[in-house]
Amino acid sequence: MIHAPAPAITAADKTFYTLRTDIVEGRIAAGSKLSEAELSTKYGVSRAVIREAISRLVSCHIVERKANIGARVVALTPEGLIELYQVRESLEGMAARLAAQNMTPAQIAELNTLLEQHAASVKDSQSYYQEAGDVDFHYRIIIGSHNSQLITLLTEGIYHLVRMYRVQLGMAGPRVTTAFAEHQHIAQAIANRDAELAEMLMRRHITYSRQNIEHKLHSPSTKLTLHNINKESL
Amino acid sequence: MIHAPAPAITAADKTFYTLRTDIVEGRIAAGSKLSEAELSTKYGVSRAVIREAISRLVSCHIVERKANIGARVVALTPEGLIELYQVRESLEGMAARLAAQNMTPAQIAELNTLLEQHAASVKDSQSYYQEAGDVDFHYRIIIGSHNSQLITLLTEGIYHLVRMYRVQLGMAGPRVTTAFAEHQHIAQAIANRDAELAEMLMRRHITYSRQNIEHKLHSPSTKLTLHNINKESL
DNA sequence: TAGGGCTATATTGTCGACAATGTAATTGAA
DNA sequence: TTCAATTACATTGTCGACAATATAGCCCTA
Repeated sequence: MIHAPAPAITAADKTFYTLRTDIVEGRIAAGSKLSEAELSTKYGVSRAVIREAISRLVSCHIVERKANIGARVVALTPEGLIELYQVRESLEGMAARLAAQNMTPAQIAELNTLLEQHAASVKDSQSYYQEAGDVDFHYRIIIGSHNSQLITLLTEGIYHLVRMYRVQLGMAGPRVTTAFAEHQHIAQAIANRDAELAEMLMRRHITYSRQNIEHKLHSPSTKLTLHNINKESL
Repeated sequence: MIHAPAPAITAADKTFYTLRTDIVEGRIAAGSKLSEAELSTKYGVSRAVIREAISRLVSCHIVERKANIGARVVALTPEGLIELYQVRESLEGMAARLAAQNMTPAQIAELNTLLEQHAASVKDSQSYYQEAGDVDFHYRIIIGSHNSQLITLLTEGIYHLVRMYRVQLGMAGPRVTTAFAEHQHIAQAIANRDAELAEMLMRRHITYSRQNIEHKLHSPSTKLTLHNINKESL
């Protein structure tokens, strides 16, 4: 495989990864302010390193910064989620199209192997494998596009934001077997080198997923959750 | 209008904008190394400011950086151009779709006004208005999508790279009247609130544009140009 | 002469201090 | 009491110096 996540070399690298994880997993609250001095002592590095890490988080759209005022973790809003999924639909649709054109036979075989493993998991209804499995599937198609722009935008930008919403809204849940069937159809289209169809199926797949989340979002329980998150913003 | 380009406040802001322009316009060669010390003296600011500016260029995909080694301006390659246009097709297609859904009547009116001005220009064949006019048209549709993720990705990321290719390959040229007719059809679809069609037309429009550039790229004269650019990489 | 290891040099990464800006508290006057 | 101005404080932006890493040149050996 051509692609591998860049290893952490400098202190700024490590701090960046640590901070990103802490934010995505919610240990640092959405909407909260990032004080450079505070983080500096907390992570035991100089402010320069923190600033570098924050800058990178800004370029991931996970953090927003205003000159002379400071940086804040982005707020999780229904509108933001929808915008994110619209971009995802667009880019991953293209990724599927390109994957159908460019994936090597070996990559296609690996993709099918992955799906077989998932099939077994779904039977046993190991709901854990779900999340990771879903990410795995999408990841392989993104890589399979062989378009480095696309790969970077998705794996280093959008996906962490998506995960942030998922984790903090507790979207581990349903759509298990349904989504699996959709995955199979997409993989089939790719194996057939049907770019047109692969794109269309992927776009639908993501649209469904979005609607599913929107549904959860409008139900009273999670609405409360989101409200609570935003209250920590001060 | 909701959107305005962020003004330069800090020294790092100004340096970032200056550097970006210098790179896009080719005053700093594609593929060349960016020495922090050198730029520091050249622009009369500290290395910290230069580092900050370079970091932002990295997040625009205009510059690549390796740990402990340094930063280089990206190389302009045929493959890179194609990848860029594939992403553009995907994102601007989605932008057109969303614009058809979300543009305000006022924005649609402004878009039509713009096209009328272009119509006049095309008659007089003022080829200058071309470049800027084309950018203007696309820019308004992007803004009209009312999707901030999309807006940021395109206007702060991809568009500067596109312009870099255009400027340095000397793509001011043709496709004048043809492209104008395509613009009119897209605007029409948006005015009709036909999201499906708007997306399709925009994607075709960009595909044509890509093919046009690819054609230029494979012709002997420009191929030489690109080769020369890459020779300055050392 | 070719190759490997060592030294010297240049470049990037990190740090602490200072300057500039924004924010909150305090004081004074109407 | 309320509002405005001013002062004091906290936070971010910028700087120069030092540490860590990579590159180039040199010497030595086979």
